[in-house]
Order: sequence, then C-alpha cells, then structure tokens
Amino acid sequence: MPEFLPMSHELATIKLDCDTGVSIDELVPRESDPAALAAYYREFGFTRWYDETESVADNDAGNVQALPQVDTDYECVLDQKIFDQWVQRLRQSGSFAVDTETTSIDYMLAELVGISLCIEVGKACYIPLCHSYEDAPDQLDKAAVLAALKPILEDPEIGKIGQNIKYDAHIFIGEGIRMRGIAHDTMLASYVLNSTASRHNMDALARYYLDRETIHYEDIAGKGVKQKTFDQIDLEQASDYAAEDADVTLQLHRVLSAGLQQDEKLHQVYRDIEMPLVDVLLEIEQNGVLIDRAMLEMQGKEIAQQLSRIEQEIYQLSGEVFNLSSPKQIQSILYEKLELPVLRKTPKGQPSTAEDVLEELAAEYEIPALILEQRSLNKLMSTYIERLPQEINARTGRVHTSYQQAVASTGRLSSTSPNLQNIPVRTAEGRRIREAFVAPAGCKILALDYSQIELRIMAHLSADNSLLNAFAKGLDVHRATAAEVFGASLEQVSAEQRRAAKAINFGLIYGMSAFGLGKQLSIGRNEAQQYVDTYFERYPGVKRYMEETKQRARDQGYVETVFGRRLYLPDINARNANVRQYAERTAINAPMQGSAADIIKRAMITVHHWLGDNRDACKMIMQVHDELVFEVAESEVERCCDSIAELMTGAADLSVELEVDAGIGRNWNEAH
DNA sequence: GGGATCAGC
DNA sequence: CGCTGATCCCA
Repeated sequence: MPEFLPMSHELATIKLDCDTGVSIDELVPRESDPAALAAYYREFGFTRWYDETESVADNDAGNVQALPQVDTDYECVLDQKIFDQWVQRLRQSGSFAVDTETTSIDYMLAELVGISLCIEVGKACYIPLCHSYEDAPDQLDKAAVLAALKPILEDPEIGKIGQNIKYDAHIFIGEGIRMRGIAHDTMLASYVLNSTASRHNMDALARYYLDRETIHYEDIAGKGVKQKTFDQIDLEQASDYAAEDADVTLQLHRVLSAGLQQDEKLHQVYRDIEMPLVDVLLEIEQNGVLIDRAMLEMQGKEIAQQLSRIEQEIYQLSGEVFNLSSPKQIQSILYEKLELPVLRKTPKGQPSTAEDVLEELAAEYEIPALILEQRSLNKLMSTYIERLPQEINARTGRVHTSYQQAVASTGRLSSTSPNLQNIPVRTAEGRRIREAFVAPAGCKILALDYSQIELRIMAHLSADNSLLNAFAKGLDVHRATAAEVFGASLEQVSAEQRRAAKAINFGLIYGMSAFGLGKQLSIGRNEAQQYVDTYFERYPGVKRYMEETKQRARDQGYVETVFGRRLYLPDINARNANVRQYAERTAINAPMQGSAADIIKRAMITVHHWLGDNRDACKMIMQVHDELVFEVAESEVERCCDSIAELMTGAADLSVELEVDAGIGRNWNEAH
C-alpha cells in the first residue's frame, strides 16, 4: 500500500511519518524550485483527503508544498495612469489570473462591481467600478475600463486563469465581452487531482495547498439578511479581499499545475476534457431552455384538482386531517392509529413510509395507495410545475441552469437551480412535464442519448466474451442476460425474466450485493444470491473484472476510468465491513459511471467545435448524463441529428461500438 | 442543519 | 445495490 493514500476516518490517526520514520519537515521542500516541487509530487502525489475544515497545520504536516510567503503588493486602481500600466502589462503577459466581484452568486442576475488581476505572484490589483456606498471614492469609468480590457480578455493567445472561471466568463458576457483563452481553472485542477475532496472553493484550496488563510467574505460583508453586496463594501477592505483572490488563484495555479504535470493521464483529463468543457458549459448555460409557462399552468390546474380530491379521501378514511408532507404524521396515522404492520424501519428506527413499503401495504389497504399517489402528484407540483416558471429569466425568457463541474466524485456533471437532470420521465403524468420543454417557432427539439453506455463500458473493461458478443450482435442485452441466467432461448424469455435480468445488469453496474438485488426484485436474499452466482458462471470475464478491480483499488487506493480519471477510495481497506463493502461497490461503479461521464464530455466538446459558427441554428441546451438535448432550426434538424449522432458514437474507441438513439419533436417529450 | 423522501441516470 | 439535487418537516 502506498504511503500517502487518502486516509479514511478510521486511519486518520496514523501519522504520515510513522511509516517512513522520516520527519515530515524533511520531506516537504521549502523552496519554490519547480524541480524540487516536481520531485515532491512525483513521490507523494495529491492523495491526501482534504476538506474545508482541514488545514495542513491542523494535521500531520501534510504532503503539500506551501509556497514561501511572499510580501504582498496589492493595489486599488483608482487612477487612470496606474490602470494604463496594468493594461500594458496584461498585453505583454502570457497569462494572468482574473477574478470578478459582483452583486450575486447567480450568474444571470449578477452585476459586475469590480475586477481583480494578478500577473505575478504577490502583486495584484483590484479595479473597483461600481461601489456605491455613501462617500465612496470616485472610480474609473466602467465602460472605459471594459473597453480597454475587452481585446485582452478576448485574445485567445493570452491565457486566463481563474477559480471557477466559468462564472467570471458569464459576468463578462453580461458586459458584452466573450472571454477567450480560458487556460486554467484552479477549481478544476483540484477536482481532477482529487475528486473526493468535499469542496473545491478557494478558501479550502488556499488552506490546503498554500497553508494560507484567506479573508472570508463574511468577515467583510457580514452574514444573514444583513449581508452586504460587494458594491456596498468599503474600498479598502474590498481591495484587500479581491486582490488576494486573484493572487491566491495564481499561486494555486502554480502548485496545482505542478501536481498535474506529475501524472500524464490526470493532466490529459484536465487539459483535454475539463478545461475545454468550460466553454461548452458556458454556452449551454447562456443558451438556456425555453419553458412553456402556459402548459405548466394548465397541468397545474388539473393536478391541483386531483390532489384535493385524493387528500379529502385520505382524511376521510383516516378520520382526521393531518399534514401529508410530514412523514412523522403519516407514520403516526398508519402505524399507531390504524395499526398497519410495520414492514421496515428507517435508519433512525422509525417505521418507514417510503415508496416501496407503501407499495407493499397498498395490496391490502386503501390509504397507502392514496398516500403514494398524493406524494407523487405533490412532488410534480412543488418541484416542477410551480418551480420551473419561477426560474424563467425575465430578460431572456428562458431557464438557465448551472452545471456543477467539480461536485460529483465520479466525474459526472450535476445541475442546480434548477436541476434539469431529474425532470420526470418514468410515469405518464410525470412525463407530461417534458411537454413544457419546448422549441421556439421554426425550431425543433433534438434529443440524443447513448444506449446502454455503462454496460458497454463494462463489456469493454471486462472483455467478457459473452457480453462483448451480445453487443456485437446487436442483441437486446437484458434479454440476452435473461436467456443466459435462466437457461432459455432468446425467444423463450418471459417479460418477468427480462425484468429480473435488467435488475441484475443494473446491479452489476452498482457493485451489486445479493441483499440489494433481493430488495430491488422483492425476493429473498438466497434467491438473489442464486441469480448472482448463475450470472457469474455465465459471464466469468465480468466476475474476474470485478475481483481485479477491487484488488487494484486495495493495492493502489484508487480506481480509474478509461481515460485515466481517478477516484480515491480511502475506505477500501477499512476494518469495518460495512464501510469497506461500501467502498468496494463504489470501486466497481466508479469506472463505469466515470468513463460514461468522460465519453459524453468528450462528445460535448467535439460537437461544440463542430457547431463552430453555426450556433444560432443549432444550440446545445441540456446534458442529462447520457443524453444531449439541442434546439435546432427545422431546416437543419435532420442533418444535425446525423452528424451529432456520429460525433457522439465516435467519442470513444471501445471494443464495443457505442450506439446513440435520437429523437426529434416540438418538445422534449416528443423527442424521445 | 439533518433526515426522509423522491425526481433523474 | 452506484451518483446526484430539491423540497419538506422538525429540532
């Protein structure tokens, strides 16, 4: 086992120097010599477990190089001459760190307040533009400053370095500046080096990688309802804070780059996937999605009627009115008042009222079925039908989500405010929400999704003959699995058998346990174990792959995707069996989920480049893990469909072909 | 702020 | 059984 695996909580008490007998101080180079840094990272890597609350000093010295503290020279630019000098230096620089200060964390609502810049570590400036508190000093003219910076920010030859630079690029778009040369993002570098870190915000990175405590926004702006927006903050405080951000970003960039240089595969993931994706996500987010407000209103009225009918019925049957949104009250009605049998308990020991439990109770009793229906309609109502219209931007008339690029440990994106990656599709009523995701007049929605991408990746990684064969022949893979496991011919497979086989296939991707499979299929543990055993007999390559993956995880402390993205598993050698098995399931799942994420990200980048200057006719508007959604001019839609499908299938060269299903419609539902 | 629940892949 | 985010209740 390598010495510097990320430590699980269980192992956290073992000091790093216990293993080597060498004092930590001797291990950490104190100079900023790149060669020393390089040697250091080669030896120790960035494998420490870190989060916001942890500082290098608090822990056991850490394996991270703290750059020597440099005397800082931060200036607030209020003078035209000084500004001109900065512009001059920026023009001549190969790259620089940039950070914007604004009035909101919402990129579509935020107003630019000031800009900070740093070309050389320790020397940074803040250019205030719109501080508007009482007696605020005169500031440089915003339009003039932006006009001077625009050619520099738009010059692809001058590299821009930022912390979550997509946000700053959004802000500049709001000012009519399309940032080019987005070269580095310290948040993404940190994410590629260790995706399991809980957060990749600047404060945490500075604390961990620079052993430096930065000024916290709350300290200068206050917190809660009284929190000031940045334009209300005193220039002196604002300058220290903002200039520091740019300076720290540049310092972080140096340290993190040195780390990435030490592993060619990780460097490629960063350079060839994550960085180019920034521009793609920027575009998708700016594009936004058109939502048919009237459609949702209509659906809302229908559902409100159904809801009140169901609620009345539930109150009648249970003999009292109570809050159906409170699991606690439902629990007391069902299990105490009406004395229904308790089939399962929540982790905290409360009788569960979860979907599958109520599903089972619904066979015998009336109320559970009604509660399920109420819950599902209520969810549609509060999360989608009522919420989505509120998310429509007043200026663009569209919904602009945020894709989080440094959140999911496996390499997936996530989507927030609103989450467009969990729009209902499973049930008929839910699916109707997608009818409200529409194309404007003259356009169509084009949706393309990878077919069985994770299973194909499993076939590729495991090189199992039967599985490779099933895909090569273009078989219905769940049916093929059923035929193998139940010893039937393809034609003989029943619907029930196919359903079970599908659950097995999903189980495999999730690092299946007999317990979990049994629960999914509502069968006993032993019967489920039988299925698993038979499966592994028929697919010995898969069995071997699973064992090898777990062993590799134990040996090296991480697993990786087809493209070399890494996921650390600090708990893989834990002594607690539950903790360890959980890590083992993640070890199985992460390479498949993560490789799929890599592949669609690569596809997004090539599609983005293919679109070139044709982005008015064909706009990428959503990504849902294995699906890309576009808004396309009617005249172009067939051509785009074929070309994009080809680019998507070509995004990886696996030992099974990738397949893409495509659909075209007036709305997202029709496009499926 | 944490837990329960449920929407997606 | 893997990975997420939003909403709600309740302390």
